[in-house]
Order: sequence, then structure tokens, then C-alpha cells
Amino acid sequence: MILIPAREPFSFVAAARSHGWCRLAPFAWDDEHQELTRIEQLESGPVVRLRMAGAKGGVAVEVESAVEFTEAGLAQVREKVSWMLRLDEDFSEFHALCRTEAALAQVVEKKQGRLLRSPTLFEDVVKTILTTNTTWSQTKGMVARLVEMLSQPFSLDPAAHVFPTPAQIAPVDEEFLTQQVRLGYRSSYVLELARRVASGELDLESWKHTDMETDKLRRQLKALKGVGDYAAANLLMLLGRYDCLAVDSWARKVIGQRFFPGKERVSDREIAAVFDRWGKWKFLAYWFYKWET
DNA sequence: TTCCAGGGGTAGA
DNA sequence: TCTACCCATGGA
Repeated sequence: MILIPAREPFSFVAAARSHGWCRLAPFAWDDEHQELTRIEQLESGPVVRLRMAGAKGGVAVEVESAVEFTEAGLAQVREKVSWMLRLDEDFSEFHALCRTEAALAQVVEKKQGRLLRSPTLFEDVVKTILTTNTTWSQTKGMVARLVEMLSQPFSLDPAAHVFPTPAQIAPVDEEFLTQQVRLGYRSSYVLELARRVASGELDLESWKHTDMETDKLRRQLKALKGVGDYAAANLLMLLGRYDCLAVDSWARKVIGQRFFPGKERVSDREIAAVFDRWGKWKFLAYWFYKWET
């Protein structure tokens, strides 16, 4: 068991359950034990299961493994968990703003702000593409099949698999992704992305720590096939940049009802403008906004 | 059968 | 920059 410290204020449960990602393979959320698990391959080789739970001052992580893993492996676990749960991120400015808005008062109390993400940007781009123009239950199915069919299992629990790497997806036929994994027209997007990353042409992971201006990064994300305005904003959120709103059917519905009652046509521009005053915290203000009051 | 879901690409204006 | 149209999948 290792303890990874988090910047205060921190709530493990608030971070882990912040959005649907904790329900997408190879993540799993255990309601009874308030535990987040994830199958992960360490760069040194072994496939392990990480069991993450809240602990005083941070996150307690248990690493299940069939083989011994090295000190370097342990360092990777710390780095991955820290990235996934944003343990070092500073939300003090956002929390100060939340104190000025009744619909966001609970954010401070519940220590919200952190949104769960995958260890790699590749995984988050694929998952984001698989949320577009479909239902949540179909997204879960697509991700589950992708994980189960294309990657190696965890030896202590063969039903559990890691998320496939670009190199594992790249050689697959598009027809397989369409017919078996049932990604629909998203197949070509996922395949092109995997091939570009696997070949080294596209270095997605470097975008995790770039100081590139947000608008330029947004244009780069949108240049990926399958990534439009919604997906780009969602990915910027995952990268820790909250100044774009991901306008999807849910946002149109709740923002439309609350701020444009009775108006028949509300443009995406108008929807996004509602949260303009939140500046760099726009996405979080929208995400944690208490709609039912 | 038809509609639509946490949209995106493309063509054409 | 905006709009119309097409794109697959499966549940309601």
C-alpha cells in the first residue's frame, strides 16, 4: 500500500466520481467500498490492478500484481495516479469564485473541482470520440469491447484488460472495429488516430504538458478527425484548461431551460456565452452548477 | 416505423 | 461563419 499526497482541499470520492469516466473500462467504481480500480500496464512490463481509495492527506493505492515490480514501476504508479486524479492541481481561485454564486456554493463544501482523466491523452481522445452522437450506454459498450478485444488481460483476473495502446489498435482492420467492436462511423477516426500516434507522426502525449496557448491547442485538437467543438472543449477540460464550454445536448437543454426560458432557438454561441463571466473556470462552473434549485 | 442520443465532416453559401 | 445534409448504432 502506498500513500500519494494531494494538495488540499481534496476529496477522493468527489474526484473519482466527478464524471462518467470512472464507469468506463479499464476504470471501475465500487460504490460499496468507495474504491476506484484500474487495470494498467507499467512501462517496465507488468500488467497490474490499481485499487485507489481515499486516505488522510491523499490517496491510498494498492497495487495488485502477479510479478514483482521495480522501484521505477512504483514511481510510474505515483505519476499515473497523480495525473488521473489531478492531485497537484490548484483550485483555490475557482473555489473563491464559487463562494460568490449560490448555485456553486456546494463546490467548496464538497471539495469539488477535480475531474477524473485517463493516464494517457490517447485514451481520453478515443473515449471522447466514442461519446459523440451516441448514448452513454452505447459509449460504455464500445469502450468495453475495445478494451476486451484488443489488449492483454490482467493475469490475476483474465476478464479485466488494460486500455489498448495505439500500437495495438493500429494494425487492426477498420471492418473489425466497425463490425465487431461496433464503433460505427467512429472506426475510421479511432484507427487514423491510433496509426498516426503509433507511427510517431503525432505526439499526443506532449500536449499534456505544453505551454501552448489554449486557442492554438484547441485548433490542434479540432484538426484530429472526429474531434469537433464539443470534443475539443471536453479534451481541453481533461488537459486542465477550463475556458471553453463543451456544448452538447445536455448543456443545450439545461442552460436553455434556465437562461432562455420560452426561447425556441438558442445558438451554441449563446449557450456558451452564459458562462463567459467565469473566464478560465467556465467549464467547471458549468459542470458543477446546481441546476435543480 | 420513426426518432434521437452528452456530434462531426463536408459542401456550399 | 453559418446551414443543410449525411453519417453508424441501438433503444424507446
